[in-house]
Parts: sequence; structure tokens; C-alpha cells
Amino acid sequence: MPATIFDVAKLAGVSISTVSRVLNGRDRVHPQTRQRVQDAIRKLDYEQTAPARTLATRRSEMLGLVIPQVNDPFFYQIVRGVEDATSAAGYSLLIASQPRHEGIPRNLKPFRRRFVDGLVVVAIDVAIEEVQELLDRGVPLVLVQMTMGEQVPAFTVDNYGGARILVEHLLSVHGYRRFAYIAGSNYTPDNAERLCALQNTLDEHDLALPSAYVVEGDYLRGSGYEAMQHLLTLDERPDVVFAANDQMATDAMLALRAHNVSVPEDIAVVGFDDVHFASYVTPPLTTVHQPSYELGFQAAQVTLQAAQYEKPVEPVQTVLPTRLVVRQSCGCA
Amino acid sequence: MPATIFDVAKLAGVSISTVSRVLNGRDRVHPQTRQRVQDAIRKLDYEQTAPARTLATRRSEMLGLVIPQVNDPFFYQIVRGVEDATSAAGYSLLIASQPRHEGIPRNLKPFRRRFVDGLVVVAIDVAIEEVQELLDRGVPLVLVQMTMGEQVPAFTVDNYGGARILVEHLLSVHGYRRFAYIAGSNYTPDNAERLCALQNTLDEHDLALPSAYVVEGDYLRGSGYEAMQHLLTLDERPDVVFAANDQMATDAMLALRAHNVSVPEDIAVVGFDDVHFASYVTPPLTTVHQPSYELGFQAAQVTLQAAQYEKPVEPVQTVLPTRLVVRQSCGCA
DNA sequence: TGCTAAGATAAAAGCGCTTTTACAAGGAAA
DNA sequence: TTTCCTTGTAAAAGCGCTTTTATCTTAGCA
Repeated sequence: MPATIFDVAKLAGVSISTVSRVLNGRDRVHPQTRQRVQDAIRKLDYEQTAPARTLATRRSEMLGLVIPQVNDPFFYQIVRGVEDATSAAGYSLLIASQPRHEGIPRNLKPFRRRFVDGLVVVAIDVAIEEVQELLDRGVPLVLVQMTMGEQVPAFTVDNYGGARILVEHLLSVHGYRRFAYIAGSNYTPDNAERLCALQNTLDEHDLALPSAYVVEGDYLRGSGYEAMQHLLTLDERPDVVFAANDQMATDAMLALRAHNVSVPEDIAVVGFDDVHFASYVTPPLTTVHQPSYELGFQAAQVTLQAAQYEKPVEPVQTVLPTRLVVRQSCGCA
Repeated sequence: MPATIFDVAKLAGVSISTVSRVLNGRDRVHPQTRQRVQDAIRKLDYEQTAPARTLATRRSEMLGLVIPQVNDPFFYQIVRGVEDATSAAGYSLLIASQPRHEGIPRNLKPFRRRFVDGLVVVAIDVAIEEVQELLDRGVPLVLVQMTMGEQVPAFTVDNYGGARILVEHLLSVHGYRRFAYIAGSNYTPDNAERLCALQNTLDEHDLALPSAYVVEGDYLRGSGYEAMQHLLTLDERPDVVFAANDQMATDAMLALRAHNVSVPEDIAVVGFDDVHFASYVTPPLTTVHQPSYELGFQAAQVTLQAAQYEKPVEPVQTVLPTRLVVRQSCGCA
């Protein structure tokens, strides 16, 4: 049986409220009394019971994290960032993902029931009403890799700008004219922004993006291969293939090798994300770096800061910069 | 203000103990009474407050996870497995990693204070006394990727067998004679087992493993490159390099390419882990597959089952099989 | 010497739930 | 009709803590 605050109080010869005051440093306690209490705590190896404390204070020292159960190194980096910020602040991280039901938004009740002090919501389908309710109740909440209007604080990445610089590079340095795009899942805004950047940039250069050159993928392993195979059946092959993420780009490269098409000589390939293995494939993949770790780290940090000062999070829309990473799959030496 | 059990009781015209009985389904309740209570619950959108329940029952419906804060795809797979098993069981996952201090074992107090119903400890430095104390207290606890004697349940992977089959393949199919080994961190048993398998198998074939051919690495990005560079300075170059994990193996391949040494013609390279990108490098990496997702999934499942039936975990040492994955970096077509 | 204010601590209420104990009502057996 | 179970429900204690309110000292001052 672990010691309780009563045991400490008895051993120190004080009341439990004094022990509590010593523990929380809220009120003044006579130095000698404080010492006696601290000795007793040490002697009994006493530790506060978290749920009792939470029940009384409504604070749990836990940060909630909602994240899709996707096998994606990108998400893993976000989780790492969140985790590092959380443990640095002395908080614990709570992940309560319910199994996903098609079309039904996830609910955040498990987090409310547990009184998380803040919540980081990553790229996931949640009801805006519920998010709003939490914010109204003063629970710090930050979105990552998604937005819900100006009122909800969000951290995203400059997909548009990154894709644009990438395409500009392909146009101005390499002079490619026939672009193909392997799309990610349709439902994500990231994909839409990247595609939009591609289209606008081509427009500005009076180049078209025929719809036959936009092939559907799903971001996951395998879909890039199929998409590439489809592109190879077209009468006129593209000069360059822009895949919405690195996974699909590398799968596309696999498909090209299988068909003895060389990269980048015959067809160049570029991706997006700059995942860990992008520099290990042959040729090394030209891509756009997303600061995924920082995304998680900063989002968690902001949330925790708000939690610690007991204020709501400022509804700021933060867009982290992306960065072009030129390797060789685009045609550069 | 969310509704409490009192509000429900008042609305249904019963006492709170009846509401509790309906909620927990423990005792018999008259069907009509039950219905009234359930209606009230629905009408008030009532939900139990987790810490109050935990305080009264000593159960939190949370599974604790201790895992090194390392950027390693292998650990990511374990986390995924743990997460899937946890959410499938309706539990939440709690990660409470204190910042690591050199040489000081992590303590598990944050998990105890929060009354986690079970604990999965992955490849990390914890004090055996603390583990033992939790087990004695009846908290289900399972080790992953580490062991602490027969009394502590553990899930590991057959490092020895996997490495052995790999080496046998290199000997019998390819006839390599000069083996080099790029070691992982010295402190991990995985590394020791893999090295041991290499040595024993070579012994059996009357081949030596000169200590100059065993180079120190640290499992992480970069160290394989340096190790390989060092091996290339030796008078007699090895036929084949066995790296203790895929990360170092692929880095070694990078080093070889930088020195215009071709893989596998001049020097073959093999790894261990079968991480996601092993099949994407050129040539695709021959390696040993570790069931890392299953490792996490099964460990969590066993822990949660014990938690749900309120029994301690059987102290079983489970060794999951590894599997040779032959690709082309070993010299196979 | 008596009064007041400040400082230190104790007492008690409350956080929301579970669970044991007690009790009332109704039906079956004697 | 009385007695004894059974069934269903209420009352109350307890889980371990925080925090408000009350109380008691003691020092400072007139």
C-alpha cells in the first residue's frame, strides 16, 4: 500500500492541508514545518495519486493527441515532435484513438472524460462543433496539418509554396514541358494545394496539364506503382512526374525501372515530404522538405504553454516553410 | 458544466447507486428502472468522469508505454502495433517518457501514479527492482525487445536464428569467406546475439572473423558510412559486409557507391530489420525481417488481456520468428 | 495590560464515482 | 397468518486530494 497524504501528515505531525500546501507551494508554510513534511515525504517515499489530484483540480498534466492510424513516416515524425515537447514540459501524452468508422467523425470524448490539459489534433476528421466546444470551455486545442477557419489555431505547412518552387525548378532549370501528377488522397487539403500550385505555375508558363496526366493515388505504398504504370501506357509520355508524396514517387521509380525507363534521363520523378529514405533511393529523390518534426513540436509547445498559463490558445494560423531539396531524380547532377 | 451521476439520478428519480449499477452492469436492476436511467443518461448526454472512476476503482483503462525517444522506423512499427491493440481493446495509450539522463535508469513512477492497468516496456533502461515491484503488485507488465530473467514476461525476436540463416545463405549460396560486421550499439543484446550468430556460424565452417573486420557503429544514421569507409582502408577487403541493422547497411552502400565499389559484385552488403525502405534502395537490400509490428501488437494484447481479467501476466518468454528476405544486395539475381 | 492584525495551521467541504451495508416490499412456504 | 427468502433500491462510507473557511498563536502597538 503506497503512502497517502494522511500518512505523511501523521508522520510529520501536521494536518493534510499543510502537506498539500507544501506539495503545491501555494501558501506560506513555516520553514520548520515544511522541513518536517518534506522529511516525512522522503521517508515514506510518498507520491501524489494522479486521479485524486485531477478530480480535485480538473487538471491532468496530460496532453491528448489525435492522429490517424496510418503507416506513414510523416506522421511518425509529428508524433516524435509532440512527444519531445510534451516530455520536456513534464507532461504525459495520451493517445486515445477509437477505431475509425467510415464517414463518422471521431469524437473527442475520451479526452474530455480524462481532463486532458490540451489537445493536438492531427489531420483527422473531427466535428467542428466539438472542437469549438472544447475551445469555448477553455481547453487549449491546436490543429496540425488541417484547418477549421480563422478561429481555430492551426499549424500547417506551406504546401503551395513548396510545390511552386519545385515546379519552377523543373521548368526553369530543366525545361520540362509535359508534367504528370500522381495525386494523393482526394480528401486531404495538402493534395489539393500541391496540385493547385502545379496547375497555376504551368498556367503562368502557358503550359497545360491535361487531365489524363493527373492520376489518382492514395499516398500509400503501392499506389504510385500502379499510377506510373498507367502513365506509361499513354501515347505521349510525360517528361516529369510529380508525385504528391515521396512514397508514391519512389514507387513510381520502381515501376519505371521495371519497364527499363531510366530516371531522370527518360522521365524525371520528384516527390514531396522528404522522408528519411528519399536520399537512399537511386537516383536520390528530389523533393520538398516538410518540417514534420517541428510541426509536432511547435504545436505541442504552444498547446502546453496555454495549458500551463491556463489561457486559451491564440487562434493563430501558423504556416511553416517548406524547402526544396534538390537531389538527382529531377535531372540535376 | 457537464452532467454528473447525481443529475442523472435526480432526473431518473433513483439514487446514484442505481445509476452506477446500470452503468457498470454489475448488479441486477429492474428493467423499467434501467430504462429510465438510460433515458436520463441520453437526455443529459452524461459521461463518466475518468479520474473519479479511477480513484474509486484503481483502474484507468490506460495502457502505459515506455519507449526510447529514438528516430527509428523499427520502434515506430512497435508503437503502431501497441496502439492498434490498445485501441481495439477500448483502452487509451499513455506515454510518459521522462527526459533521459545518462546512466540513470528511467523510473516508472508516472505510470504508477496514474494507475495504468498495464505497462509495455520497450528496449529501455529501467531498474529491475521497480519492474519486480509492479509485477508483485499485480500490474501486468511485459517487456519488448529486452529481457530481465525468466520471471519477467518478455517478447523478443529470434535475432540469433535470423542472423544464422542469413550467414548460412551467404556461405552456402554465395561462398563468401571474408566477412565483416558493422556492429550496433554495444549495450543492446540484439547486437550481441547477431554478432554471436555470425561468429558461431563462421566457426562451424572453419572461417575466422578477425577483429579488424568488426567495426563499431551505433545503429543510427551516418555510422554505417564511416564504418564502411574504415573497412575500405583495410589491406584485404571483405567479400561481404553484415550490418547490424538496415540503416547502417544502406549507409554502407552509400559509402561503397561513393568509392565506386559496386554492390554486390565487389562487396556484398546485408542488413537486419527489413525496414520499409530496404526494398527501395539499389540494389534492393537482402536482410532479415523482424516482425516489429506484431511484437508491439502481441505484447500489448497480452498485457491488456491480463489487465482485463485482473490477473498477472504469465511470465512467458516469447520469441517471435525472424525471416530471411533475399533481395539483390547479397548477390542473388 | 489589553487589543488587533498577521501569520500559521487545522477543520471541513467538495471533486464524481464505486461498493458495501442496510432496508423495504413482495412472494413462496409453512 | 406468519416467517423467510428474494429482489430491487437507497444510504453511506470511502477513494486521495485541493481549497475555502475557521481557529489559534504570537507579535506589535497603544
